[in-house]
Amino acid sequence: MSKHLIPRPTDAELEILQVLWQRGPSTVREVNEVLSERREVGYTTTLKLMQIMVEKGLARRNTETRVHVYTAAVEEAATQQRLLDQFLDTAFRGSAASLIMQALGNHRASPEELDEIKELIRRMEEE
Amino acid sequence: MSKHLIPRPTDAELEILQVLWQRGPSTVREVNEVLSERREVGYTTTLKLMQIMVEKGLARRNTETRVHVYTAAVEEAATQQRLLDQFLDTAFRGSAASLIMQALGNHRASPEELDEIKELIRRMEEE
DNA sequence: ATCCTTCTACGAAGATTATCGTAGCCACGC
DNA sequence: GCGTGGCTACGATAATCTTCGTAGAAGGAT
Repeated sequence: MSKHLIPRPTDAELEILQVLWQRGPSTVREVNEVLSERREVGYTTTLKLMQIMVEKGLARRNTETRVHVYTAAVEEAATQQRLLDQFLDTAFRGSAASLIMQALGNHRASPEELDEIKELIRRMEEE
Repeated sequence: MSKHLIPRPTDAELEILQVLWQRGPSTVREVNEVLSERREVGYTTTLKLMQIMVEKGLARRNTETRVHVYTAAVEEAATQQRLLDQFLDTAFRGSAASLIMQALGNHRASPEELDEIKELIRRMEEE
């Protein structure tokens, strides 16, 4: 309701947000089907979560049609940034460099991605 | 007890692990004092959490002395890696590159740290 | 009209977390 | 010896999250 403070999404909510960000506006059934590809989850479970997300201000829905259509109400990049900030603090004591090193070291990044990162570093160094 | 599967630490547990990793073996009082610098937290709250952490296998304690001394039972780097993997999946759909870009873009890294990162990239590109 | 399917609404249960109060124990000082 | 202060043990609570059962409404098909 009150959009004055949108809370940090929980894990299950984030999973749903990912679907909404990727697919765009979606029905509960559509979201549930995407989630079901990965793990078993009841339809009403997804429904309830999405209803709660509307209450929290994380999603919006169009109730004009009989089958409600949900959209993400928070931006992907901004949400990621928020989560990243917190994660950095709790898991890496705020050291972005050591997080980056860990991430670089253990996850395959394509040459193109490495180029992108190098380019970003170059631009940062020019300031 | 059963060390067969050590669970992912919760936020509060992680906060305590950070203290144990930094200070080394510590008493409840010592940990609680570090935590208290940041926010108000009761002594028995910290005590209870640390006792639970022992049950879960996240920490060990020496009960020979009257005042128990706790140590982290999980390694910092390994734990960070685990948390990072999960975080990457839930928040960045597994894209390490986009996480790194976000982290680079919004958190000041020192020139030395940037050098370190560049060096790591260079080594990765040689393979 | 009636049945079947699909949807939403609602409530409730179970798990997990985080928090703290209280009780009891133990050592030290007086 | 006795009290006081600091420690551990334990239980209870409240909040939050996740899950799902059930009920009822809305269409469509026959």
